[in-house]
Amino acid sequence: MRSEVILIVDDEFRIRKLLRAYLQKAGYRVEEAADGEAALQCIGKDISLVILDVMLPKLDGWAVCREIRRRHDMPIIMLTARADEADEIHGLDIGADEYVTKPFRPQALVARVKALIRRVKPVSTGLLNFGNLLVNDRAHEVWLENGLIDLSPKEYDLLLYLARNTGIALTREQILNEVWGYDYFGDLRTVDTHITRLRLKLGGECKYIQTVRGLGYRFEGPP
Amino acid sequence: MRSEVILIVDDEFRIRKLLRAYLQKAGYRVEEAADGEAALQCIGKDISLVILDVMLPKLDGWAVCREIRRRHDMPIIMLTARADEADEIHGLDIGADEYVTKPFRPQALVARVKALIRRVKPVSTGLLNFGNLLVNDRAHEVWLENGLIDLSPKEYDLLLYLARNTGIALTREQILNEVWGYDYFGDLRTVDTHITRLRLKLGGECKYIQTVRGLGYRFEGPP
DNA sequence: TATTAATGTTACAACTCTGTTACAAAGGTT
DNA sequence: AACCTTTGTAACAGAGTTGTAACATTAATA
Repeated sequence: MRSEVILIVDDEFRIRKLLRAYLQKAGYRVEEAADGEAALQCIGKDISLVILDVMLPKLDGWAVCREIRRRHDMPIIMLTARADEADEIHGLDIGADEYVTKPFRPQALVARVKALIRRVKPVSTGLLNFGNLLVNDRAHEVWLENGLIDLSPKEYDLLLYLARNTGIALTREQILNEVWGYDYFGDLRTVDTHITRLRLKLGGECKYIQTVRGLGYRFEGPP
Repeated sequence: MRSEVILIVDDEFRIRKLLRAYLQKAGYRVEEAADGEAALQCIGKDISLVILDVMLPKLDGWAVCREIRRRHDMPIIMLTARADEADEIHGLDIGADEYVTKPFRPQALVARVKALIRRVKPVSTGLLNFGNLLVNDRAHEVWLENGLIDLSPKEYDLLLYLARNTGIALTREQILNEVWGYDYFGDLRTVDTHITRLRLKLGGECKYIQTVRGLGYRFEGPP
């Protein structure tokens, strides 16, 4: 069993069933979504590649593709009903990696999935995903509950450092050294203030940033 | 498949074959060496544990063991042909972790391999495991019976110091020096108070922290 | 058993640590 | 220049922590 999860987005049950069968035979795990909104809700999960039909209820494939692209660097294969529709999409340059025209041979689709996964895998995505929190360092963006949040430069650097050391208790000194730089000699309590501001922006209870009394702070992903 | 690699050093092909079969069945990967020099050349590779015969061509097992010890902190199980040879080695205190006398039951050897791997592995990860008690120093967390317990900074430092010196009787002075710092000059009985508080949080009988009357305290793992 | 020494336990006041807010300086933008 | 955002420090309150002393209990010794 491979570790990659493929998300199939199609409103036709028979198509999903067909694709699931072929992909699972090839060793992939499969998630399904029947409409555009369901698809976007799956993106928070650990998905490696998306197969996306253009014709979808609620939110069409183009919109879903754009939305995914804004937040993730994830391979997308779009399924189009007719060849001329595919051309149109090419022209729009939505950002999908492949376009496949229905009807298609499942084996051919699986081959493209393999190729895309192989190509993408070695690349470090620069994405840190924690439940409803996403730190996209490539884009320098932080998403919370599917909404972009606005952080000051220091807040961003601090969050990035914490998130990159998930589960590790860090002293104020470590944090100051890594985020402010080794040549910075300021008050240790400065860290506290920034932690407070970060917690505020990360919302209510903020389960992510834990206090380690007598030591410093620790970032925790979801359980 | 486990990730640990076991190195078997023995000049008898049949012994290597036998051990390989049992260890692979237990999920370990196996490397082989037929003489002492070949053994030392394998040490550069990512080996987790060595099973080492005493009688070897080119460089005998004792020399190999010493050489490994000079460079690595790696579990070593020595195989000796007769019991009296084993005694001799015990006396020499070469530094092996276990001595097994031929002929041996392969299952017993595999059990020792498992035990040693389990014991050594957490050290590198900052984890101290004692039955139902786990001290995770990276996260600065203490788990008891699968539940997180809340310790004050001093309690944590004290527990960590004790746990890192499992089985060793420590005087109040030693504890004060190591946990409170060499520049601290307070009442020795302060240690007692903190021990009490720790025992309370570690639950009822608290078999972990033993009193050594007239001396101090000793941390004990499970039997 | 009586005595003594050592350890366990509890209470509490002093202290430390953290969250928070306020504020002024610094830096950038219009 | 006026404005806004960001940033570091200081101050304060409240919660949590800590060391000591006093008393209780246990173990060793005579």
